Amino acid sequence: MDNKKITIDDIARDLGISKTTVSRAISGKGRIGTATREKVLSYISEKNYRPSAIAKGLAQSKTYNLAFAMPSDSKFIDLPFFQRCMWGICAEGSKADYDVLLCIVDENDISGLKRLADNHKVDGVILGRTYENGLAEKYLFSEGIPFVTIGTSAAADAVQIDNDHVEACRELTGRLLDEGLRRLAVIGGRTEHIVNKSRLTGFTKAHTERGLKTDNAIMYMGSSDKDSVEKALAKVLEQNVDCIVCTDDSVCNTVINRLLSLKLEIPKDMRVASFYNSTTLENFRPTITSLEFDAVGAGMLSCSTLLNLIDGVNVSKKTLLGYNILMRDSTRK
Amino acid sequence: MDNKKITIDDIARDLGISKTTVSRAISGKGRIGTATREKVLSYISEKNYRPSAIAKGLAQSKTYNLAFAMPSDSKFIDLPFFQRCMWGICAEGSKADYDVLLCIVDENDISGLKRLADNHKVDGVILGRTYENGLAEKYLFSEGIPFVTIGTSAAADAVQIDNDHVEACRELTGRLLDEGLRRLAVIGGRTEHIVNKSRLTGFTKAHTERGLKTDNAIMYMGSSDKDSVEKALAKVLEQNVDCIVCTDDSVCNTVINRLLSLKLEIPKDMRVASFYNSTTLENFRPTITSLEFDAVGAGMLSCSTLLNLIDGVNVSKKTLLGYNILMRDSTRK
DNA sequence: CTGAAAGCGCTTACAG
DNA sequence: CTGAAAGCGCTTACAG
Repeated sequence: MDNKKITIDDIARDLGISKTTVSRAISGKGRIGTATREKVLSYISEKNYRPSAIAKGLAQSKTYNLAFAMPSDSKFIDLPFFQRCMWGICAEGSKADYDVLLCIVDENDISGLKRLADNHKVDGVILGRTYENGLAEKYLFSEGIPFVTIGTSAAADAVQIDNDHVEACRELTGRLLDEGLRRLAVIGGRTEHIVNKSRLTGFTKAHTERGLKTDNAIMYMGSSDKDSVEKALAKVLEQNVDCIVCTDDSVCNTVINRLLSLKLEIPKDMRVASFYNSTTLENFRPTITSLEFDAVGAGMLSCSTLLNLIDGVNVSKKTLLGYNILMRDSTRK
Repeated sequence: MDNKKITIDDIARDLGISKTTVSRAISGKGRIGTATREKVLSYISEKNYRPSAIAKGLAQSKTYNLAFAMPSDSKFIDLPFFQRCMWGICAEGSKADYDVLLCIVDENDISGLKRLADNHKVDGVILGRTYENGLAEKYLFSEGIPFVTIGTSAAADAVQIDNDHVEACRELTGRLLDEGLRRLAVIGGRTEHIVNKSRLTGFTKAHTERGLKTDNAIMYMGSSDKDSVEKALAKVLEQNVDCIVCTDDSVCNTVINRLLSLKLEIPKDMRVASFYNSTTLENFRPTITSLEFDAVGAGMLSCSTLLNLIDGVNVSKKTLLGYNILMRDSTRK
C-alpha cells in the first residue's frame, strides 16, 4: 500500500503540532490534553503509523531485544526442550514489547553470543544451557550485561531458573528403589553439562538415604552419542541389573530401540526409566516411566526475571521449578 | 571491566581527529590515510571498542536483523526441522553481520510477525512453513517487506526455497511400488500445510505413472494429532494393505509404536515408510525406509537468498533442493 | 498543557 | 586525505 514510511515528523507537520506532543500522545508519558491526544491517536491509527523501535531504542539507550543462547548440538540432536523454552521466552517478552534474538553457543565457543553483545544489540541474555566451565557467565559478568540462566550455573552469583533436577531424580530413583528394584544402572550424557551432574546427584542421593550404595560398574555417564550409549548398554547387560535409568529422552530412545532389536521385552526382560520426557517417549508402548518438566514455563519465567533484572527490580538468585513423576509400565516389576 | 561504553565521539576526541575519519577507518569506506587508519584501528582494538549496530542501522536505515517465523505447533510437537533451519539461518546471516529475530506464527495468526515488522525491527523475513491461505505472504507483500519462504508458497510470486517433496515422494513411492508393494496406505498431516499437499501429489503421481490407481479408502490425510493417527491406522488395518506410508516422522513414530503395541512385527506383519526422516526414526530397529532432507542447508540458502533480495540482487523465484532416499528394512517384502 | 532544542551513536554527501 | 554539518527517527529535560 503506502510504501513511504511515515515518521513522527510527518505527523507533527500534518497535525500542526510539535513532535514532542506526538511522542507524548503515543507513549502516554507526560501531561497532554485529551483532545490533542485523541487527535494524534486517531491520526496514527488511520494512517497505520507504528513508531520505529530502533529509533526509540537509540533515544532511550535500549534495544528492546533479548538474546537466547541455544546449545549448538541442536544442529544434530532433537532438543525440543529449547524450542519450548524459546516459545515461552517469546511469549513473555512480547508482553513487554521485547523481541528475542537467537544465537548458538557451545561449551567452548561463545563467539555467537559475543557478536550480539559486542554489537550492542541486546539488553540482556538468557542462557539455555549451563556448562561446568561457565564461559558465557564469565563473559557476561565482565561486560556487565544482565543475564539469566536456564539451569543451575557454575557461577554462584548468576541469576538462575532451574527445574529441580536433583529433587526430581532423587524422588523418581527413590520410588524405583522402594518398589524393590535394587540394581539400577544409569546411562547418561556428559557431566560437563551441569544438568547431567544434578541428575546423577539425585540418583546417588536416593541410594544414600536408604543406606544403599551405587555401583560404578553399572554407571555410564559421558555417553553423548548413539554409539557410546549402545556400548554402555552392552556393558550394563553383561551384569545383573533390574532397571536402566536414562538421563534424558534421547539416551532413552536409543536404549529402548537397542533393547528391542536384541529381542528383549520391556518391562519383562528389562525395565527402563528416563529422567526426561518427550513426545517420542510418550508415544511408546509400553509407556515409559519418566520425569516431566515445564519447558515453556521455564522459558517464560526466565524471561520475566531477566526483564526485572534489566529494570533494576530485585529478583531472587535462584528459582527451582516443579516437576511431575510419571510412573508407568516400563518399570513394572 | 570498563563499564562506560565508549563511543565514536570519545575516540575522535582522544585521537584528535574527526568522527568522520574514525567512521571511515572502521567501515573501510572512503579514502583515508594509512597511518590514520592504523592509528584508529589499533586504538579501538586496544580499547576493545565495538560500534553500536543499532546506531549504525538507524543512520543507514537498516536493522541488520532478519525475522524467522516458526510454526506455533513447535510448542507441542518436536519439530527438529525448524531448529535446524534456524541453525543454518543464523550461521549464514552472521557472515553478513545479520542477526535473527524469532517469531511464532500460525496458519491464522501472524500477529507475532506483524509486531516485528510494524516496529521496523527487521530488513526481511524467512517464513519457516507455508500454508494454503498464504496469510503471511499477503501481509509482507502489502508492506513491501522482502521475504523468502522455506517450502512452496501459495503466493506464486514469492521467492521460495523448497526441498523437492513432490519428486522425492514420487520416487520413494515408485520404488515401493516397483518392489511389488501394491496396496500403499497413506497417513498424513493436514493438507492446509502445503508440504503435505506436495507429498500427496508425489504419492499419487507415482501411481499414475505406472497406470495404478490410489485408493481413497486407505488414504488418511488431516491426521495432525496422535489420536487421529491412531484412528486412521485402525481403519487402515481393517483393509488389505501392503505398506503404510507416513507423511512425516511424527506420524510414523505414532504408527510404529501403535503397531508394536498391537504385537504386529515390522516388516513381517506390516511394512512402514516415512516421507521425512528424524533421529528418532534413525534409532529405530528395524531401520525405517524414509526420505532425508538437508534442513540446515535449506536454512542457509533461504538466508543468503533473502540477503540478496534485500540488497536488490537478482534471485531466482524458486529453488528446489535435493533429497536422499533411504531404502531400509521396514519395507522389506 | 505544549514546544524548541539537544541528544542517542552512528553515516554520508558536500566542501576543501 | 580530512572535517563540519545534517540526518536517521525517536525521547526528554527544560522552559514557558
